[in-house]
Amino acid sequence: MLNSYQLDEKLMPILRQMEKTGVKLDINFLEKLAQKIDLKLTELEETLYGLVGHKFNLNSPSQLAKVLYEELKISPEKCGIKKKKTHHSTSASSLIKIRSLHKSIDQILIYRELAKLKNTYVDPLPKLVDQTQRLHTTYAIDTTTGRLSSKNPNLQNIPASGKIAKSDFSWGSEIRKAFVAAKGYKLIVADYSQIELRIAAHFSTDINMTKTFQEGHDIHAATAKELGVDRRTAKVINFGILYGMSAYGVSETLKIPPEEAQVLIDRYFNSYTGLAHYIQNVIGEAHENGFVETLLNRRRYIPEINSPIERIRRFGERVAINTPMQGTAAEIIKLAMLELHPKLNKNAKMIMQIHDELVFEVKDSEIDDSLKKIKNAMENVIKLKVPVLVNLSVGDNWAETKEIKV
DNA sequence: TAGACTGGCGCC
DNA sequence: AAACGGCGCCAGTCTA
Repeated sequence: MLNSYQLDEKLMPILRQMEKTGVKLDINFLEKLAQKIDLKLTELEETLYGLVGHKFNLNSPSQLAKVLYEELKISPEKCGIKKKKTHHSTSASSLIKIRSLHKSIDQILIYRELAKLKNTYVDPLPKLVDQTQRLHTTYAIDTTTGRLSSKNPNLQNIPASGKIAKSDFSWGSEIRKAFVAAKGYKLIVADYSQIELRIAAHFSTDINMTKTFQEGHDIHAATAKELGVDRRTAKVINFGILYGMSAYGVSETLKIPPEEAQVLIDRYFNSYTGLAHYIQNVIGEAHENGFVETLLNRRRYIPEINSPIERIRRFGERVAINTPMQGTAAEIIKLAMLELHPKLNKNAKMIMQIHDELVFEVKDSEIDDSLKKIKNAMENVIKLKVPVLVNLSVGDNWAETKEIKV
């Protein structure tokens, strides 16, 4: 059986091919979007200078901190806002805590969101296309877990949905509309469903979690029922588990007291005892061996795990929990890419990988055929103790695809 | 003026 | 004392 490093070797030519093919970008669309965002930003700037009483650099966290925490006399201590090295935090999660204390806060959140989109995506991306309007990233496999990374440009952090900040419009998802299929082609998006939690079930053989997946139920809904909470809360805990999150982390994310968060975590591990044992086991082995491994034996050394400094040691433990699952998920999709690539042709090309998702550009006449091939390869490339499921959708651009049952 | 650092934030 | 794993990119700020 192939090990993780051999897998990477075989993947290289496929990645180079994906880079070379690239993805078509609708420049006109982005230019129009840029104009709309500009108008909005100018409007927000004027509103904000008015509300605060003077001009300042809205893009400077330190200047904003001075305005909020000194001039406007908002007390960061009372509001539970953490201190950074140079000043108190003005991060979105901090600003949300003081939302009700001044009219400017919501406007700042919207300003930040729009400035981010414009500076990171809308303005730079069109400058990077070739003569055929296609964008070419560079993939690397030099991460600590075995995931790919993407740079120049990074195609793995293109906005996917709207945001929480109460703006009147979901600007974020607009960006993906600019990622289009060539004429006569469509994009197929294929993403693994809950792959890391399925891997958790596989590694831990947890009876409860395994049963949920085998019966084809929604894991977050099942967890919600188990804990007596709503689905959103259950989802946070399920994800938190994969990252080794503490009661503090859960409480911050859910905005509930740490004591309540601890109760939820206790209840969680009482429901998923197999998972609890697995996690204890991985941490134990990491302490003993100084490393953890993925399904295909990618090894990550974790010197932090035996640190005398608790903070460092805890970090090592979170890494020990997360790396096997994140790394195994990366291996599964890489295996699928390897399996799939020879089955494709010039009318059906794999063009992007976003960790648990593959995007293909496929000629209209070959969509049905490709859908079957893709689903089959991705779902059957590995046999776990729980089913591996892939969702497929098709569309003219990356934002507007329609789910297809195959 | 270039590079490093900081705070912040987009994605999975 | 910090508190959620893995990335890359941005503007502002500091420093050589």
